[in-house]
Amino acid sequence: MPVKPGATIDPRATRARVLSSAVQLFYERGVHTVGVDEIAHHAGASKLTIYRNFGSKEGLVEAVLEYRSEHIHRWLVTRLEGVPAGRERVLALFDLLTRWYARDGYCGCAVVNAAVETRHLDGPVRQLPRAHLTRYRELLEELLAGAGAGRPETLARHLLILIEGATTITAIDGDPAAGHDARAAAEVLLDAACAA
Amino acid sequence: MPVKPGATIDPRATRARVLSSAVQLFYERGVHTVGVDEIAHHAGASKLTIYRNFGSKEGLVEAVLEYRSEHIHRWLVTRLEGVPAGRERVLALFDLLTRWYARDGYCGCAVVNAAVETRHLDGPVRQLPRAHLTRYRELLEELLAGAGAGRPETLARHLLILIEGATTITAIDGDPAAGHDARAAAEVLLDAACAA
DNA sequence: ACGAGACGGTACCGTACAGTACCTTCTCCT
DNA sequence: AGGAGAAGGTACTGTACGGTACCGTCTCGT
Repeated sequence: MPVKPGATIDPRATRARVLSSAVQLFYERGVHTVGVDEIAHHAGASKLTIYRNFGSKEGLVEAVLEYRSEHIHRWLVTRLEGVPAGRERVLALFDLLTRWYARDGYCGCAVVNAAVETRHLDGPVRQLPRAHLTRYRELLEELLAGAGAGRPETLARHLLILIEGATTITAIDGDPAAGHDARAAAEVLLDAACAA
Repeated sequence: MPVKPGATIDPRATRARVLSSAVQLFYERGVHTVGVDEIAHHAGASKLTIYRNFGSKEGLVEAVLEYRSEHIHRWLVTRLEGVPAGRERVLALFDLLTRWYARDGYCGCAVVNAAVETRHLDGPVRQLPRAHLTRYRELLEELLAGAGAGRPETLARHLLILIEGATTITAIDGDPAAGHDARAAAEVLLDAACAA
């Protein structure tokens, strides 16, 4: 059964299937411990299809990071739209993160993990995480400007440190308490920035 | 030349040489991308010596993590002894970290990196990083109790989040600014805890 | 209806890895 | 003096990986 008997051929769907499998497997077990064969098998695709679509394993990793970074950002923005702008919206971000930490199978941020797993300094696998952090900081800055905090770009950097710290710590000790801690610390920083 | 011509045989020195090479190579390039052969060659040892001393590659990784965790902890304690106890000593910790971030070849905390690289949930490669964080938190708690901060165990968790966040962010974007940011945020949290 | 393109399956290549076996040489301790 | 132990060198096994080649089959546009 070469092509998959009853389904219409759709290059974009095939690509998406491979990408989705790669996202899941890379996240669960790491970029270096998952082989292309396994991704192909998991996606019900052939290796050749992967190489036709992504060029190389590194190309696939790159696509996964792009996808995840975009997905996370859109997820946050969408969810925060339902919360009144201001201080409340900033704290809602931390609540979202805390809920994420409690999800089954949580093991950190895929983008950051991939950066840590790949020491190689050049290449998109290192540049994309940098861009990811930058975009994250810009989102925080917007939220903080909406909350009327003083020096929003400084506070944004501080809050991002809290976020990444809680993300990493929760991934290591498995206890989502760090989410609540990060939120509490963020409140203190917010209070100080609004009082000044 | 089987044993190394002019040197006295010292099992502990050989073990230390292997361990030192493993520490360096694992840190530079990651646990999964460095092979046992390369470590043996770098240490001027044979693979068999490695397996005699550490049992397996995982055993070597475990020994490396233990060594690094211990080393980091002792380094911090020793350096902080020279600083007067209290608020100043807490902030001195952040100064030490900032200096560490600026060091050439810095790419995060070896213990945390290994935990991130190894998703496998059981095994010492995951337990040791957990213990590492716990010990870190206890150290912070001591420092904070010495500074007369209210709720030192809560504040210790908050400061650890800042530390790990700055450690990760610096490893990704290469800019040691996160160290200064973490220190500034810690000051705010300290002020709030001492005022309360 | 027919060719082009997308696709899966299988097999393959070269390399690299973790781990083991065997032998030789050196240094200690008794 | 001589054995025990520590060590390095070489070679090996089995496996797994990234990547490629080839073939047969399916669907779609024209």
